[in-house]
Amino acid sequence: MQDGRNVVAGDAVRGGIDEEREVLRHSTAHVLAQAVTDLWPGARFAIGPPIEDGFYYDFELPDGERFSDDDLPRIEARMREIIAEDQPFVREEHSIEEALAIFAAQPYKREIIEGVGRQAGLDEAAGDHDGSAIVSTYRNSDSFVDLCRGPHVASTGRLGHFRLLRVAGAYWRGDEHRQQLQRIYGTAFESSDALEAHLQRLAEAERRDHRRLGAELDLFSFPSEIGSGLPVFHPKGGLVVKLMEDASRARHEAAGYDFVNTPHITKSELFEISGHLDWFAEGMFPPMELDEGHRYYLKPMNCPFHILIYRSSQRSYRELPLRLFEFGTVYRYEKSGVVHGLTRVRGMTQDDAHIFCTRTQMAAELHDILGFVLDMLRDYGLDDFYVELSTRPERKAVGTDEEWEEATEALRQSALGRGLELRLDEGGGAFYGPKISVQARDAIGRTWQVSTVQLDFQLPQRFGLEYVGADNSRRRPVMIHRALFGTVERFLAILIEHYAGALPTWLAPLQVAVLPVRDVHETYALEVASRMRSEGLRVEMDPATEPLGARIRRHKLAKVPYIAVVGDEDVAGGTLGLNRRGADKPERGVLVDDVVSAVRTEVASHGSPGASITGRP
RNA sequence: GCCGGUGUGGCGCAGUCGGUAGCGCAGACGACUUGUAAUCGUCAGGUCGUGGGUUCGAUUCCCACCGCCGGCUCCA
Repeated sequence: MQDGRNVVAGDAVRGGIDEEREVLRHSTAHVLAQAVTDLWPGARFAIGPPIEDGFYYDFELPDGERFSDDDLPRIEARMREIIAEDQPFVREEHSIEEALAIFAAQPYKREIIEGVGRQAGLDEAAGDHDGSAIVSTYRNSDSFVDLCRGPHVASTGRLGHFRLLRVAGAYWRGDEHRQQLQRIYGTAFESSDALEAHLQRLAEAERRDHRRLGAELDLFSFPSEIGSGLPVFHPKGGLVVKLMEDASRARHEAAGYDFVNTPHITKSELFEISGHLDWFAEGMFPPMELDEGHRYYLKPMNCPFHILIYRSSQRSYRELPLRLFEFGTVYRYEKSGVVHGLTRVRGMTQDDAHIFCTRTQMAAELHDILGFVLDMLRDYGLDDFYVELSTRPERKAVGTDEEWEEATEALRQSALGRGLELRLDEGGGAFYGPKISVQARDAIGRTWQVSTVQLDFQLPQRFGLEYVGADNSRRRPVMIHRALFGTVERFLAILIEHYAGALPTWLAPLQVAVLPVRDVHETYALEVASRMRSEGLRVEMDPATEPLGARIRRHKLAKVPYIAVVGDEDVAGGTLGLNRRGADKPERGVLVDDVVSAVRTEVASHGSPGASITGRP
């Protein structure tokens, strides 16, 4: 798989209310700029657009001064004064020359104005403009005017339900070689209720943060002695990973994949042939010098290894499609500032497969892969998807037009054939082939890029892959890269956030905790636990060394699906008291067998503790 | 990599305007024997991220590096 990870995408749904919000957010951004220029005379301001959940504005303070988070309350206070003054947003129009004069002290604004002027010149040359370039400004006081296309609210008094959130660095025009500005992020809504609701959503996302839950649930950690972006999985996290991998292997076996294994390091030669050293070198760890100057690299991708397995013998069309699967651990040198929890790491394990097939098999294979992907994602409670189709990049691309057309069409048909919403990512493909990526929405509506399926025209050619066709001629196979989890690490992070740490029963490290009320019940508790264990449940007995309430609390915090309590009544009746995760009240007098069958049912269906076992309230 | 912030016992935090540190949880031990979200007590645990520098003296000030957090860039 070329790449299985990506950043969180926002929800892109837009409606009428969003247009209103854009206007008020944009207007609030103007007020922010005004407040900053009031507090730091001479501050330069760059751009301040509305964004998904709010707005930002980029600044450069005079004399190299910098904002810190502590400045936000002051700025907010000044913004509230401006809002209280109810200043009108007055639109004015100016020629390019006038505008350049107005913004004489604002180099970023001048650059934008000059850009508008240049574009107008081009349009004129193209004949679709009269050449009289005009820019608009919005003035809301004698001292503050901003270059802006608009529209804006009528006056600052219409604003007010906003919050400044953080200060961050940002490059001018997004170019890392240019001036780095400081960006202030904020959010704004039409009512305090809507603002509060949004702040609640932010708090909810924070509550679900896998880095925090991972530590609380004792799943994994990032020892600094090992290095940035290099996680270790603790016994509980390791168990969850094992369960995921077991389930994945079972599915792959059923779907006709072959299992392979490849090393973590290789001589440079392999990545010279594959081309990775030409176009991926900066994403790779530097080489180790061994054996008289041979350079060995940690692998950033598995594909070249799988290709060598393909090439290890002469292939017949009868062997195709050949599907080679591996949990392949790869290492990538991510820049220090981008490492993030389990979603952006430097060492990761991909559920990676490479499928070699004929061109005529390609469409059917893609169709099957997509079905395979969706089935697997549904195993993990992800059932709301859309698919992004990334097409040929404009600049460089290998492969013929016909190949691109055929492959892109095959990808499109595979998505449509599954009834999936398709979004086009024009020119977003890799130079070596188009791809589709499956985006899944989680429990709180965020979308994550998970699986990717990618056609590759380059590697079969570079490695000279062939198979012998029915007519005894040598042909080049088509190669499909695909990862379903993407990476195990990242997928686990998504699951933790999706389930807010309350993993479904089949993935829960501990499924049942058995708690004797007093130590005299311990023998019976052990019997219950051992009975459950013999039925394949993951169960532990927690002895009565502390009060029952304390033990219950500990297991509730650990999000254990079932907490069984056994006391006098249960010893007498061969039952237990059951505290199901998510239920407000415990059930008494439950039969052990009923718990066993409930857990087994949930494991089979990949569910979580559901309705009452006994049917009683 | 860049900008800003941050780093105090396993975890969450306090503190020292420069005179080598405290709390809660967790841990160990003891008592308590508990019917559904924290029983009580005792004890132990930190060269205050690392390395330099300033100083009579640095955890506190300065510099560099490392880690982490928020962004930018990147994410083939």
